[in-house]
Amino acid sequence: MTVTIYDVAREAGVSMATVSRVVNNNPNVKPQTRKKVFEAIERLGYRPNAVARGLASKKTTTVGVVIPDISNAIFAEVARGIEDIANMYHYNIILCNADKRKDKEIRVINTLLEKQVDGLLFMGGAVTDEHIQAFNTSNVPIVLCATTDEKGTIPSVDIDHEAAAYDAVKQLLSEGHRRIAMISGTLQDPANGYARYQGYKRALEQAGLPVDDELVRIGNYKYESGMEAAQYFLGLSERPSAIFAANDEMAIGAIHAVQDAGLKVPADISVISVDNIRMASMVRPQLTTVAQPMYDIGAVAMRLLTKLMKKEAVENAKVVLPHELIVRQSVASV
Amino acid sequence: MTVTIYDVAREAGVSMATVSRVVNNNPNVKPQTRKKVFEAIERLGYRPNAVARGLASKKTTTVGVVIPDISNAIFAEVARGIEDIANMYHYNIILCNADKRKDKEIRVINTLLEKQVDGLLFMGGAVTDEHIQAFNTSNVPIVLCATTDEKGTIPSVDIDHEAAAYDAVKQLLSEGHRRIAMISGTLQDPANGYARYQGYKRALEQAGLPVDDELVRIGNYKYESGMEAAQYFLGLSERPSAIFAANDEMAIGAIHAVQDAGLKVPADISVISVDNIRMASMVRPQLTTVAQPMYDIGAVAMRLLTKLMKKEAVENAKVVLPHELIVRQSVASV
DNA sequence: CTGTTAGCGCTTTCAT
DNA sequence: ATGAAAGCGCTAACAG
Repeated sequence: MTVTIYDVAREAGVSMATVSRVVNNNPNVKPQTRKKVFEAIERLGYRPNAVARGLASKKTTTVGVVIPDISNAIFAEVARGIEDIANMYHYNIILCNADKRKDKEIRVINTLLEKQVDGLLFMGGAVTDEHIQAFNTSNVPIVLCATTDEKGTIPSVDIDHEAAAYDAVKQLLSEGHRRIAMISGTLQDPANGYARYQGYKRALEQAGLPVDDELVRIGNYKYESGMEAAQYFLGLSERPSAIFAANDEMAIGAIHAVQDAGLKVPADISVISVDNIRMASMVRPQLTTVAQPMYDIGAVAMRLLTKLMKKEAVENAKVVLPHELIVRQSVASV
Repeated sequence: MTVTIYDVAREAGVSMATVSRVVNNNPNVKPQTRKKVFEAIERLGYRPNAVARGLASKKTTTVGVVIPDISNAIFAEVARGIEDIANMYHYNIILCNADKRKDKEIRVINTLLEKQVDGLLFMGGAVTDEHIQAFNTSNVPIVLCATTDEKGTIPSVDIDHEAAAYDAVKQLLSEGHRRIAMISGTLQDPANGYARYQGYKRALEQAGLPVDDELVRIGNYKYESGMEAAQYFLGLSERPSAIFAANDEMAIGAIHAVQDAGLKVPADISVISVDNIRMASMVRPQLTTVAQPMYDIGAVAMRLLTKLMKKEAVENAKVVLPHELIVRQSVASV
């Protein structure tokens, strides 16, 4: 039925070892023999069995990627970065969606490990003790991607979310805003949601402004929750002059809520956020935001993982990539 | 180093076969024995090796999914549908991005086949003879997802793109529009781009309207190309009263180009398209579009594939799912 | 440069 | 209900 390396060997009149060498580009094969083998492969339509190879060599040239939410633009872009570098180093990728659910994340990590991936990339989301425990049962390298663990024990590539948020709010401040609301993500995630909130707080405090609970709403990073939060702010007796959203999608929701209420962005209310997804420049007004180098995060993380897999020395296993303010049209001075 | 089924067997004082039975939920094991084995597994931290299992059983419980572009909202949503059903049937997914490039698609198909996936889902894009040839070398089932082959020999799940486009243009017609432009995708893809163009043509012809080459621009499905096309239409001596875009993203680009030119949608120009990505309701005005059931396409395709993999009989291997006009605010009557 | 020979860790008859 | 043993298709010493 299926043609194996043994069939090829017979057809070419050589041993399996030689066929294996040819298939794996081992230079120790006479060109003529190589040719014979290739012809046999062609004739028989031989396709190497990666499973058998994996078992024999204890390497699968495959890395597992757990992605919290495949339909999230951020992660999709990070994944592109991962992909490109993986290709470059001849690794295949198993992308596993985890639905932003911790139990599924853990399950997926275990499945990936069972499949004997040579390394693991864990994207986004909070890294709990349970995660760390799952990671520890593995003897392949792991790098966190667009997230970090608090303990700082696991290699990771991320931006400084606190500083990114700080810079966004700072921009609002420098345009003269004093009453600045925030649409935050969950505060339960120290690496991301909480850090961005901390950045907001620090900027306000540093400017000598009070942190008013009334001006902070918790969203879920989705468009709709951005709208809701903005509607709430609009209903306040003394409404804010600017809104800082923890991510672009909520910011866009906020913009539309403001517009739907008959007000103008940025004339009446300024909006700024963090991420710089493609959509940020696909809305009117175009969104001013602090860009996160998503592609690079993926690329650098994958590069780091290749080093770890090859047991090369790495200087710095906690990479923090720079962020950058992108000024567009959603912020005006007051 | 790594603990194997043999270690567990020794620890539990049974044979490998028994451990294998326990791990695979084979009922032919005395409860007491089962318990002993589970304890040994726990104590040793045994994790089954899926590669070895795959080699021995010739099944990997893994299906390969080739996705043309992971950062495309449509495919991401289809992937969700695939994922959910795959989970339900205990299959794992290897998602492989193919960058919308044919050579990479072929390469990825081969890699997946080498990895001994139990089935293959091919998403989007044109299905050429080369694809079919690659498929034919495989002895696992394949289903096309959000695309079809012209020959109709490969199982597939898709919508009727021609009819969807027809319905969109028909809607414009029914609102009194007579000068209707189209922003098309590539005409090289018979399953999608060309089909949508054909739908546009049929609607016009049926209404007794000429198909004016001046009113058709080819884009690449991206926002920017939608903008460019719209700008071109705006520059025409006799500009169209409505634009039909082959997908939402180009439609949104068109809306913004119109707005940036100081005109209003839909007051001055109506815009309609096909897809209904999330963003369609995240723009102002919200986009009127013909919805494609993306999640369902993925789910149905995966379900079909499970049947094929289990060699169950399938009545209909060419599934066409219904589309639906979603009226929002981007079309006005003239 | 090429062949021989052990496994890799597991499933799966076939006995018992 | 359990065990023994033969592979699955390939790689990797080792020998020559």
